[in-house]
Amino acid sequence: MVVGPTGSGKSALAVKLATHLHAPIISTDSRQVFRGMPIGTAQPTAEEQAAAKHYFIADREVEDDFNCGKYETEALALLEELFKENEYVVAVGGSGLYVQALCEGMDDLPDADPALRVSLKQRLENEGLESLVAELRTLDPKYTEEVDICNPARVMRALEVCLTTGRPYSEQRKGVTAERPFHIIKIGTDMPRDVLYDRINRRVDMMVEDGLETEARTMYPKRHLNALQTVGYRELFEYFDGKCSFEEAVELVKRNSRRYAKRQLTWFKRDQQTAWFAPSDLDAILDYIASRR
RNA sequence: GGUCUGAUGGGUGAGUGGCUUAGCCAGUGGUCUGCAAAACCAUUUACAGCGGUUCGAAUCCGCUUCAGACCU
Repeated sequence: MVVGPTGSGKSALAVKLATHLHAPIISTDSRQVFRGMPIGTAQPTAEEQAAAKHYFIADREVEDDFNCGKYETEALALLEELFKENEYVVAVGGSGLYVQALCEGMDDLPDADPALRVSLKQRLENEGLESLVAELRTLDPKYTEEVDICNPARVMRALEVCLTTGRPYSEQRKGVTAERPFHIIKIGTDMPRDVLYDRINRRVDMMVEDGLETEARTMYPKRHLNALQTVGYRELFEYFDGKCSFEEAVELVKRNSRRYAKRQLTWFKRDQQTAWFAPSDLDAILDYIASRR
């Protein structure tokens, strides 16, 4: 399992590891799964995909529902197949929650009911967050104490679970780490912050050169889909709407990519099982894997 | 050489004697169980230098340094 912030060289490292270990690659990325956005989500290049078999890359449409729960189910089924023929499988991706779903598993909670979600969103707009918090307090006082009640997304999700199951959310949150039928070695790629940010900035420039604007323009009619709530697209949509200049949009893509990288680091650094390496230090990483097998 | 204007935290930019720190941005730290590249929380005491006036100076006065404008 290779984790790390965006732009830290995970994909390239994964291909090297896959080559050395004769392993296929399974992506743990919430956005690279979609077709039509190869540039903005920095999907593996054609050469990289030729060098190793990749899964969960551009294998569904942006209209398709996808989330960490579905990912867990699909990925586990795929891994069962892959481990029949491979000693190793390389997982790589920057979506912390998806990594957690794959490695630790999710509790058995219901998917979102789209209609309920829409109505909760409307209530949020009309009645305000306080109203939702008040209802959650009656349905699940325990969780209301724990949850960040300033965060609409969390409050709405908790309400959603309470309302669809008829039981308190906190009762169903087990937080138990699932047993997996395979051994997981977690490797993190990192580098000094200023170097990382410089790489991110330059990568955004390269995306622009490679045609990010055209790609975003194609996706513009679908901008309200969750798959397009993505750094690199949202900012360009603002430009298409005339809210800012192209140059400003590109600067925002860089800034938001840096912030995303920072959030990824806070998430991944928390996992004590992850060993951190410079992405170029392949020998040390292979030694580490050999020592942990 | 002279006159005038200005010098505020990483950037921008308000503040004209006390009423803790303007604000914004960048940055930084954090939260995280089905929208997660999402959503959210927290956060940085600076007033060019030296001296003076004052109970008290970023704010008033003087000198110095620097920058800009104008004059000769």
